[in-house]
Amino acid sequence: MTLTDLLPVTDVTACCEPLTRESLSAQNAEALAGSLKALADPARLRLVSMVAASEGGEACVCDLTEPLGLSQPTVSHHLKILVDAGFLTRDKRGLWAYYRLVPGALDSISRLLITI
Amino acid sequence: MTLTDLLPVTDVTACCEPLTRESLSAQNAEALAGSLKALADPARLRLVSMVAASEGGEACVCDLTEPLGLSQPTVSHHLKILVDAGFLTRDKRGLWAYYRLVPGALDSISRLLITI
DNA sequence: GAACTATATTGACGTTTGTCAATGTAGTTG
DNA sequence: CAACTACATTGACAAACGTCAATATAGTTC
Repeated sequence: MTLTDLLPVTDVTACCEPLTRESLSAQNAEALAGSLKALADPARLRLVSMVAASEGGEACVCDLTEPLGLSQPTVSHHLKILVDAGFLTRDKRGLWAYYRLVPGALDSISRLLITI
Repeated sequence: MTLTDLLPVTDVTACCEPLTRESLSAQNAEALAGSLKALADPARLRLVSMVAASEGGEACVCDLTEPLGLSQPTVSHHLKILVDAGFLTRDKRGLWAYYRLVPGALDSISRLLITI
């Protein structure tokens, strides 16, 4: 995943049957793998889950850095990957950047994995 | 993922609430990321989907190599990762190794990603 | 506008990953 | 048992990844 060729998850999942219904094309496999890669990192999974579990459904970087135990640039880096992949949105208000779950993004990935 | 610390997906998913219910612990995030990483590769996604879509629900390496366009060692390598992660089983009969989907493995990952 | 604050970007570095050629292994067939 | 077949393992290498320190950027406050 070169991070430039990340499609938002909504585009990825618009196209396809569930994974086990018919063989994935090379192209669809690439796109789906990109979305899954964005999720397939412990720090990013925790970020998604922390954002989702936050009061009001949003969190700023400052809330996330310390509990995650990673540096601020690293956290920003992971958040960018999640935004680019279409799992989170970023909303800058004043000095803070607030991140939210994109409604339905996880669900649509989930639906693709389910058997029949 | 060092491939030695891969937990089968059934162990990974036995423990946890859906991703968005409460914040993942570092340990659970590591395990779930391991499972997702096993899936987050275009070749492996296609392998899973080709195996699932095969007649009788199983396929041998020889069936998979050519349509995938990768060398036989590479295909074996990917299949091993999928077996270690608990998504496929391997059954050696005669000269051939037959791979099958583990029932429920994809579903349990899927359930973890679903919102609410 | 100067000092400050929260976040993003850049550049560097070690680690992990995906791939293949070469080789090893186990089962089959003559 | 010798030749063959299907698959696994090893070793090597380039590419991608995760991380941080340093720096840049944009907004706030005095």
